[in-house]
Amino acid sequence: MQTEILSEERLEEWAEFLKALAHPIRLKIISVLIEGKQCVKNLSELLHTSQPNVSQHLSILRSKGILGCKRDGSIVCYYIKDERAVEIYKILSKEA
Amino acid sequence: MQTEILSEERLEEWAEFLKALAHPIRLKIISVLIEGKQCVKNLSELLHTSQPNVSQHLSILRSKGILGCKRDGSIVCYYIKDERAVEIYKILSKEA
DNA sequence: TATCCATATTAGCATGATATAATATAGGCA
DNA sequence: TGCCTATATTATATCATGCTAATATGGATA
Repeated sequence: MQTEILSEERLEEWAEFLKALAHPIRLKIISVLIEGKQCVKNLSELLHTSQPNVSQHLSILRSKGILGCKRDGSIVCYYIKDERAVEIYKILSKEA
Repeated sequence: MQTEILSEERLEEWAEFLKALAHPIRLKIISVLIEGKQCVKNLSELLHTSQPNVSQHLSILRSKGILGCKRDGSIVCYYIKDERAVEIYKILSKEA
């Protein structure tokens, strides 16, 4: 018998990870970033959402390690850091 | 150019699906049911959680089509209906 | 320094999710 | 029918989440 391979902390962590992805805007951010890195302003336009709102969602994804970002002058580019996000996105988009 | 393959409804649906999975207890339910179907009482014991609480979580998963159930006398057995849940669970458990 | 553009942060409010406790339904059996 | 076990539902209190509006930070350039 496996002595708790499935620890409570592990489950919590996975739930947090999924919760971070479980929002329409954040899923769309993933779908955009799969195509390549983007700055906040572009994301804001592509998502038809206000800049502060996008920043908040980006912050949530970044805090979970799903996204990374790199400052270039006054522009900040976001990219996907955790490939599990891509895998999950592909599972979702697979079926029709 | 793809004319909105990524519709808003689609994103909403995916988010709802992930949200249903994004809870430690519900993830553990998935992990148990991957091994085979189980009745509510067993799940309640395996998860160290009250019966009403388990029923509520099962209800959430069932309402999203992730689980199915079959009544046999007074016992109700739950099983995984949407294989995407298994795929996602495996992605999560893959690393370390 | 003053100003502009890009991004981040905060407060406030409205809404949604969660656990517990209590109660209801429903099947099996004496 | 009456009782027991298994499961579901409801109400409530609490806590988390999401959006908007306002404000702050920070780099670039004149």
